Amino acid sequence: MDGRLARGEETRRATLARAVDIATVDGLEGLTVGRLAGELGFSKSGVFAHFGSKEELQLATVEFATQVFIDQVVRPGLRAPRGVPRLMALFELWMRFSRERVFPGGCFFSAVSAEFDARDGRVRDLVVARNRQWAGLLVAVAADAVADGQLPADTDVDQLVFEVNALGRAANEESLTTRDDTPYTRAETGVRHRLGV
Amino acid sequence: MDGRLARGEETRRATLARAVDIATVDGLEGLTVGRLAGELGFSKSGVFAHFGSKEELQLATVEFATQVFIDQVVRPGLRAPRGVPRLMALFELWMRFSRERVFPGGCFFSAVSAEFDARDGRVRDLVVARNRQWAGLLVAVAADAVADGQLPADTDVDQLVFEVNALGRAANEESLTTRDDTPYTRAETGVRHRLGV
DNA sequence: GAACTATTTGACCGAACGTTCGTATAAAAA
DNA sequence: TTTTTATACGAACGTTCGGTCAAATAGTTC
Repeated sequence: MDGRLARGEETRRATLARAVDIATVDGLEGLTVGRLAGELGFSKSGVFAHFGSKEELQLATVEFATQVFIDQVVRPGLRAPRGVPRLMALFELWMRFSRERVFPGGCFFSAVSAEFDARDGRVRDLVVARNRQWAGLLVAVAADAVADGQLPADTDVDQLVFEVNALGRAANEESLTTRDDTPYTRAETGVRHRLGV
Repeated sequence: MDGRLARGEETRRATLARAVDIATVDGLEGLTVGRLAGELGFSKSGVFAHFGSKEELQLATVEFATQVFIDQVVRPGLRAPRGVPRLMALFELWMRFSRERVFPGGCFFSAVSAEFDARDGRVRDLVVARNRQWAGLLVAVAADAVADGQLPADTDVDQLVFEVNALGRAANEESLTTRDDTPYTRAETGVRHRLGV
């Protein structure tokens, strides 16, 4: 075990990186094996062999996006002081993640959960679970803020997190339709107002 | 010209009604001519002939959904007294429209704008235009509320409408993932808080 | 260098895709 | 009644879909 990736693992990683990019723009259904292979310069069967089925490719893509989100948003956000500062850090890192177009279609989970919201199956279940994890994290951080007296004792943290999430998602989506940055300003204004900072 | 629809217009209407249902669940790309024909008991070419291309079918589907939205949300909402009551009526009718699953996948425009947000083309342009019209309507109604002194004179109506829209969309999307009604309660709580009612 | 395993390829499958075409049928117009 | 027009059909087009498989290529181990 040296530091380098095994040969197959390397192409798998490159494949998923491209898959995430495609999925944020054209959805996890618009993500096709043939297109993926074409853009990567691989053969269709070569790409396919790494996953075994389209559904497994979709699931792996979701998990890959999850890791990127954890690396770029969750982990650095958790380094901020607990309570309101941590909540604000998580929100701002999320918005930066969307605004800087780490993925060309903005936030992966906004795009994909809207796509699979009304369906059934393993992909939907995974996306819903990841969304729940994110909301759960925000609720825990908000609860800390209440416990520490940074937010009023009667704060409804579920309501607060619902609103924070709503503003963040709306900023992501509206920035894609309007093609400018003002929605991010609006979302931050709304969240700051809600947190009293 | 008697009251009845021409024969072709009738099937066109039935086709679009089904198309909207499909699109809210599987998107405007998941909407295929073959599937549409199968579910309606028509031939593929018979359905296709009404639209001439897939893109035209998608555009017609968006316009059909627009009409339903106008009939069920906009028109009755505008009958409420101007200002805050009208804004609240529009919001609540929108939420009822989503909650009662007039379309099986909830709000058509939430689903479809998320799908086409990051793309190019005529369908995206039309969806964006319809979203703008809706936001513009809300802004005008909110401006009335400010002018009538129902909202503070320094109210940022664009900010207000951004937040109302964010909460409404989040309620629609989250009710689809959680599969219960509590998101609608949260959205209404948030909006009422913002409007001071 | 041989043997073995991991990786990638290219040729192929049946099904579904959007689309075109010629034709049948039924209502409306002449 | 004849002619025209609107409407729907069935068969087929080329393409792409997800998926399979044996053969070739590369890397590693002996």
